[in-house]
Amino acid sequence: MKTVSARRPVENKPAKVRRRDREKTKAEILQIAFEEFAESGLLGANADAIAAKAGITKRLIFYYFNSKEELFIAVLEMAYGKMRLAEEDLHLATLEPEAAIRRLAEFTFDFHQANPEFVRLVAIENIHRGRHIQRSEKLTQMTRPIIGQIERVLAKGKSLGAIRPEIDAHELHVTLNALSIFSVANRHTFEAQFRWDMSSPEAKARRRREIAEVLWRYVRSDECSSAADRS
Amino acid sequence: MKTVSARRPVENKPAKVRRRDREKTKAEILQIAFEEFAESGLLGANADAIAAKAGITKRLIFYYFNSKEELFIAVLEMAYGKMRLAEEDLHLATLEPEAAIRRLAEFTFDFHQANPEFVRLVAIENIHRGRHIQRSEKLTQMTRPIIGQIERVLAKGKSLGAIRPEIDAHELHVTLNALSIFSVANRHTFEAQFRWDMSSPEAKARRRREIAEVLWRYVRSDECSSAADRS
DNA sequence: CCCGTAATTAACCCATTGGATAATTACAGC
DNA sequence: GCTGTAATTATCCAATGGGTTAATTACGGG
Repeated sequence: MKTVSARRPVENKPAKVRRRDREKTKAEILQIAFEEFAESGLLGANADAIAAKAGITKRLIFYYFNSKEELFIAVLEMAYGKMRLAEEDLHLATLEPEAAIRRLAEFTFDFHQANPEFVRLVAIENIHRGRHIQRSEKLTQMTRPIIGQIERVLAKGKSLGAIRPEIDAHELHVTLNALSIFSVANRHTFEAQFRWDMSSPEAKARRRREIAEVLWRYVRSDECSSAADRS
Repeated sequence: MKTVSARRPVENKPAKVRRRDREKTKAEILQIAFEEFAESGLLGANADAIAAKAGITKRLIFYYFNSKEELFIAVLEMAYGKMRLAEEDLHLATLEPEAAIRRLAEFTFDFHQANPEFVRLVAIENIHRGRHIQRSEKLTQMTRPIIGQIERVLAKGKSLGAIRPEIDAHELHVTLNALSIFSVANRHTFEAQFRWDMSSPEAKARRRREIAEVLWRYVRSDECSSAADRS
């Protein structure tokens, strides 16, 4: 006895269903949502727009992800997951201390430059006080192994006397991320204030060198070590 | 002959008007709007809420500032203006190079820590790709004299041989701001990822020292200069 | 071939919210 | 005191946009 009144869709077009693949559909929604959230923020992103760009119905978004916020969390999880994957390709163990530190700096810088949407997403999540990242079990449990890599580099460098013993892996990681993320995240207000280009290839290259330099000079031990040739 | 129909407000309460001070009212709106925008972003901030908190009618907001976006621009102008004022209190000229650099670092750090709403506002404006700061004549013309101060410190330091000649004032400023802003702006995602406190007085004090250290080691000349006593 | 279930669609709902219209009130200058 | 004007209020409007209801369609297993 559910009965009767049920709304009838228009009866002319049978509306062919495009495909029938749960995982693929979810992945597509996630990708488009990632772009939308990174572009417009949590509030600015529009479910209708996401649906349109993904070529599906809005209802489908809520079918797979129950709400906008849960979709946002899923997007965060995906984005952070990708970063972690990238970090695994960093093999710092084999390098000498200075080379390892510079490589770490350049890798981080390159990653942020190549993934400005990711940086934007992180900024947006911070505007929301990290409320979603906290709610995500995946993300709170996903301890980032990058710290382990840094610790190993530091340990080696310290034992060789090339790196100051008081350097802390966490502090180093914060320092590097601050320098690297800033070039992407605060580009616009900085460029507006100083009419100073941060986006051209030359400016980026210079900044890249500068960050590696800052980092190395920060960690190296005081005994006037090799400044290496930075052409 | 506009005539007749005009909507009549309810006729029981004469609705006493609170005050009649253009500048004061505008200033109050600006202050509340600053808080709201910093808290909730451009889209999240609510005109009704601003009006309620300011104890006025929403219409008044649009009377003084024509639209939400213009209000946001006015808020940005005010916020940046305050920062510039604060920067003027920095007297670096009298200090020796190392002291000047450390003082600059600590001042910047303290300012951002003391004004997280400002940092949030800047982050929000960057999410909007600096579109408002660009539109504001006040802000695009407001060249920040802080660069001048930094240049003078560097010049003095270079002539004394204490600071490397290749250090650039702009790059230094970017570096310092990156380090300083990050501690406020990206606090939440970082804390969530590493379960690592960045908010306690101890953590802040440590970070403050660290940043000064990074900056000084970055600019000082290579001849193993005094590491000074950082107790 | 049939049928249950899961994927997908169409259409609707309604709270929120920038912004607008127009009345009202205070206040300064004559 | 009168009056023009600026400050302020009450009320309304239309669009936007999350989220929902229910119909429809594909598809795999018996």
